[in-house]
Amino acid sequence: MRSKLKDTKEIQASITRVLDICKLNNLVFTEIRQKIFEIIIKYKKPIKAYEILDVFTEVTGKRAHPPTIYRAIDFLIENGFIHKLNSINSYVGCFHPKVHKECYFLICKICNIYKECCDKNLTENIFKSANKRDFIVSNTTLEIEGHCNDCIQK
Amino acid sequence: MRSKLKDTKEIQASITRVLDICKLNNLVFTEIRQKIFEIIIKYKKPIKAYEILDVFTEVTGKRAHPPTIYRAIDFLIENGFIHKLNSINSYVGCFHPKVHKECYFLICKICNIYKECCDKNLTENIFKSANKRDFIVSNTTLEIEGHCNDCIQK
DNA sequence: GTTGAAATGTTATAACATAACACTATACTT
DNA sequence: AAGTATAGTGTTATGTTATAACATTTCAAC
Repeated sequence: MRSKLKDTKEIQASITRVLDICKLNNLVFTEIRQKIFEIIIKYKKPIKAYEILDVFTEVTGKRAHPPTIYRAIDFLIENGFIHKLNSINSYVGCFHPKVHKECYFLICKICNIYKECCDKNLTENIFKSANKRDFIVSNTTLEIEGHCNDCIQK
Repeated sequence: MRSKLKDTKEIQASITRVLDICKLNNLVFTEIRQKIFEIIIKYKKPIKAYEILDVFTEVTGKRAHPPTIYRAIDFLIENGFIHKLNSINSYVGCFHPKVHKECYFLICKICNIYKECCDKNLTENIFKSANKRDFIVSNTTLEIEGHCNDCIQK
């Protein structure tokens, strides 16, 4: 199970960044929250809540219950550290928290890898299109399923 | 419960249109599928699967089980007659099946009313943005939560 | 009329998520 | 330092959403 967790400089940077944001904003980044954030961000793919539960139980040795996971998830989403992909009931770490409010996701149907993307232009278009219809946007979900380049090649 | 179902010319037109599409394409639009389609499209708001189940049981007098509903939902989504709103696990009728593949949704957090929108420009942008990243789009989910004009006024 | 495929009926259970309440830790007050 | 309020966690139970698996029916095509 542990092998499913990757650990790169980028990931370490993300963790550091989140720690900083928490300090700066007086957010309580408890051990549980940190552990769960790490599991999500180190996982190679979008991870499901009960998968987090299993990994958490495994790496900490403590048997965890669903509310433990979901509470941490709530905290992490609220503060922009992770995202939920509604179309596949899974969670992914955010690689640029606080830089933007909105990003979108490419989800490969074959390999399940995802990419988190920012396209300022696109986001602006979405807002404009909604505003034209007298609608005030509070949050958006843009999830794109399809095939990534690697899987097309094969 | 029945009072939650509206019936307008627009809805009747939708039903007729779907019937035509089915005839044209040799799709079997059984009574169950038709009834469930009607429930979804006549409902004033996005409807949940188990709400469909209740309404179906009520209006037909037959006790239905979840698979009955989900099978019909699958059929209706496959053929573009309804959409699933992943962010709220609910279903809505499609008012322009076969006209487009992609549309997006405005969902009001206060009144739960939704609007199905087409913005060719926006759709194109999404495709372009994904293609730029070497990604072949098969389907997209764009759901925008916020406040509709009526609810802002209040 | 037989056959085969699609649709439906039925039971059970899987997968995803939260309510409710008890307990603990922390940090803030006086 | 004791009191107390708040946020966080532990735990049990249950609510909600969706599907697996297999039996039965329907109906068109041969």
